[in-house]
Amino acid sequence: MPRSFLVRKSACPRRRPNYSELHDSSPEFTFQQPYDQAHLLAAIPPPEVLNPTASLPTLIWDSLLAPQAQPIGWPSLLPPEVPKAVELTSLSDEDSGKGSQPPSPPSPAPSSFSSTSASSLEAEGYAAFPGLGPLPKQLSGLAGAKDPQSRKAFNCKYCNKEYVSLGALKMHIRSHTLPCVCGTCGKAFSRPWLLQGHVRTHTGEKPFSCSHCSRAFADRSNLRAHLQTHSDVKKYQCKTCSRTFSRMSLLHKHQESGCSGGPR
DNA sequence: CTGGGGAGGGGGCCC
DNA sequence: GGGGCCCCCTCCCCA
Repeated sequence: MPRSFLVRKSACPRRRPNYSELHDSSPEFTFQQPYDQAHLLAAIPPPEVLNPTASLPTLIWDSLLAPQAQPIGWPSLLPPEVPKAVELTSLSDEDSGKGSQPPSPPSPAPSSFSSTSASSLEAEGYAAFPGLGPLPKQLSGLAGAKDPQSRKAFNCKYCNKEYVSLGALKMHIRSHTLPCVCGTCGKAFSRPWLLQGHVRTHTGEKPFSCSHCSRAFADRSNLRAHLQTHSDVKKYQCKTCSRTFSRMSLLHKHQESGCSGGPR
């Protein structure tokens, strides 16, 4: 089951934002000195600057989750001590996008969303989060909001995805507004740690080493995937032929190309 | 076609 | 309640 069960996603062609749009963005959102964490700035450009097409849905919601995809037992392959990555928490507050400050207009803090008044939420929330879609009817009227039977729903203005919590929506909106901008190439990211991972592509830093071979990776997830290659029994198994794969995508490919059915 | 690396996104958990 | 971190997943590309 996808971890994103909280969100109803619409079918979209691609997930990636249109980074090319960034090149046209105002210089005030770019930074000149890369590699220094102090410069992993979380610029907060208006969404329309970062991604004028933000209103376009950008997700493909995979309907491909193969019912046969089934993680099998996976003894931990992680080395006893995985090298600690660069201090992910060392971004300065003003730089890291900490606080998930919404992009753009100087406006009331997001905390204003905690207001229990739907009307004030709407008024203040929209100022702080341009990506917020129209308030659901349940929240537009206090009576509806108080109705335990009515499910609160928060819709993203950009893609109309529906979230069950405001926090989830706020996090999602960052994927549209992309407040964290790489000082080297101008790419923008929704979260500071994503930017940090990206910066490693510029620096070549690979803090995650494989304990089984000499390879190192910039990303922990990629190391984890790599560790699968050292395992005889991979994590994902085809129920038809019992063949195992290191990645779900490989299992999908295997099944889509027509599993022969026989064990390998 | 398959396997694997690189890069990135999303949501949950925990502090 | 918010933010950082982690895990899982996907896509692209290449050998």
